[in-house]
Amino acid sequence: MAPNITKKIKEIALRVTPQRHAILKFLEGNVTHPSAENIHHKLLKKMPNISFTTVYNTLSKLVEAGKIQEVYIDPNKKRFDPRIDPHHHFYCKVCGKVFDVGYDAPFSVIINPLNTKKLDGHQVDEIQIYIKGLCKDCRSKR
Amino acid sequence: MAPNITKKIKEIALRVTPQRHAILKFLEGNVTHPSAENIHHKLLKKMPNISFTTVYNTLSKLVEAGKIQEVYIDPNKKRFDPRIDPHHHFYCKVCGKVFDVGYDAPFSVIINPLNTKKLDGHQVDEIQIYIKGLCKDCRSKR
DNA sequence: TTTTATTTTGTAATAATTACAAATATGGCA
DNA sequence: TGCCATATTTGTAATTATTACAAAATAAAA
Ligand SMILES: [Mn+2]
Ligand SMILES: [Mn+2]
Ligand SMILES: [Zn+2]
Ligand SMILES: [Zn+2]
Repeated sequence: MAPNITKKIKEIALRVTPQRHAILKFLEGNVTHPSAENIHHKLLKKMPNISFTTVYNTLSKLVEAGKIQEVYIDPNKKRFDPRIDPHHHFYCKVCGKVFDVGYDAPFSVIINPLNTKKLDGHQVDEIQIYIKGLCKDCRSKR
Repeated sequence: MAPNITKKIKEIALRVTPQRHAILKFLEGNVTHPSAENIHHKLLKKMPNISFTTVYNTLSKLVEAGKIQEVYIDPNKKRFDPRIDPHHHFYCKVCGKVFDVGYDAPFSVIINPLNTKKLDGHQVDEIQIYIKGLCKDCRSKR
């Protein structure tokens, strides 16, 4: 078991189980923004008994602890992202793929950092920019 | 029946039915971003037989025709918005209310209009900024 | 090794949305 | 105005994602 992943699990005061380890390892460096079902399906190959429920439970614990994030850009299901630094997302309406987009460049989205904590009297916790359209790959298939 | 609403239905080549009229009338000027269930529940008072399916069908036809928009900021369900001009949304994680936010002010979100059609080779159709946190009302109850 | 609390599993329940077909209503036309 | 073809509504059933639950298994502390 990779020690960095084991460490990450211990950091959030959870028991280190093969299932949790496998889920975190699968997500590490994964840029596809997989759904819970994607993750479960892939893990079944190496771990034929891992249950859907465990995948869901683990993912929500990881989200709660801030180790991964949920991305709500796909209208049909939650997608999960190991990247927790500020960035945004592009969703292809045809193939459903989700791509990362840098915070500013190359899209020139500028959020004034001075004002990001207050908005019409509301307390702002998160800002997500969701961009939808037709991805590069799907575009070239036309 | 209000003639402006009737006109809007005809514009999208649909038959004018009392159900469609009631749905559009309910949405007109509504700033609460109701869900399909909210809409159905309210309409039942005046129209005791209107079905869930009709509400869903009508809403998706209106979305398809660009007369209203779907807002995906609520992780549990679709919310509907009669405003189709560019603006963004704040979602209260406690009470679930959704508020409109102006495109630039007062939040100082600046999207460079020159670059909004291309992004890493992807074709951009929509940009939505979703802001989440604790709303004014919920904040004052703490 | 023993013990206990946590975790996993399998299954069932819930919630939102979509599919379908029979009954009904709309709008064009005689 | 009345008839008719087609679109729409309804009620119900199916689907999909997610959550709830309790018994069996396991991790980690003693
Ligand atoms: Mn991402
Ligand atoms: Mn709005
Ligand atoms: Zn695509
Ligand atoms: Zn609130």
